[in-house]
Amino acid sequence: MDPHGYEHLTPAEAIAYQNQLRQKINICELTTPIKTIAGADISFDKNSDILYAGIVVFRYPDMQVITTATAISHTSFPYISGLLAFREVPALFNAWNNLYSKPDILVLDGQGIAHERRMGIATHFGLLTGVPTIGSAKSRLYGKYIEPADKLFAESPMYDNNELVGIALRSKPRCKPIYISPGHNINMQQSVDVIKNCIRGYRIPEPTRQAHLLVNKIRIENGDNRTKQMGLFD
DNA sequence: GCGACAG
DNA sequence: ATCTTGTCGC
Repeated sequence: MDPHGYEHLTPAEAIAYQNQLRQKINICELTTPIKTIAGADISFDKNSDILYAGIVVFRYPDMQVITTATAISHTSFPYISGLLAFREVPALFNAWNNLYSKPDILVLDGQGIAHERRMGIATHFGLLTGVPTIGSAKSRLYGKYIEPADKLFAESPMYDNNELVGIALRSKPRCKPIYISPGHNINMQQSVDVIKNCIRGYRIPEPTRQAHLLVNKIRIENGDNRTKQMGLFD
């Protein structure tokens, strides 16, 4: 299904589609070398249906920025926990198609398989494009775990019963952990290792961190800030 | 019925 | 996610 058709789906239909897609998920060792890595993120104005998507590509593992791509899209699919992909993937896909050369792997702001149906946004985007993906979330959606030690790179497994679905990673001391899970075409261990290599002193790994800065910048540049502007007319 | 709930 | 300055803690 073309992602541009997502906005016409009902929540029930979106869930049915996730159950269809999950059968194609591939969690296994990535054997091709990683020479480039990218981060993707979305920004939007509180009371608007416009999404600002951005992708930043880096050379790996030195993390020097190579290029970026953005896209401004409209959406009508609301944010529903567990169905985030149906709201953000269309915009991210547009930004992706604006990239001249694709990265070897992509990090998304959200879950991979650490999801009730194993269909977090990173997994969804990986299945759509075929690119290996990793989910790096700032908060937990699914999976039980114990708090990792307050030490850099301390890890704690996240489970769905006996199934390992993610890793809570302390990316920075005295900060809440981040939640890592493979999206598609890569395994759990490699996902965590890659993210560790992308930590540069901040809680958020560089790919996603830079993508976040980029999308916020283009949102402001486009003046999509009705809250402030409306105040001028009161 | 109650608690949880990516961005 | 976004709205927002200063402020408590390491």
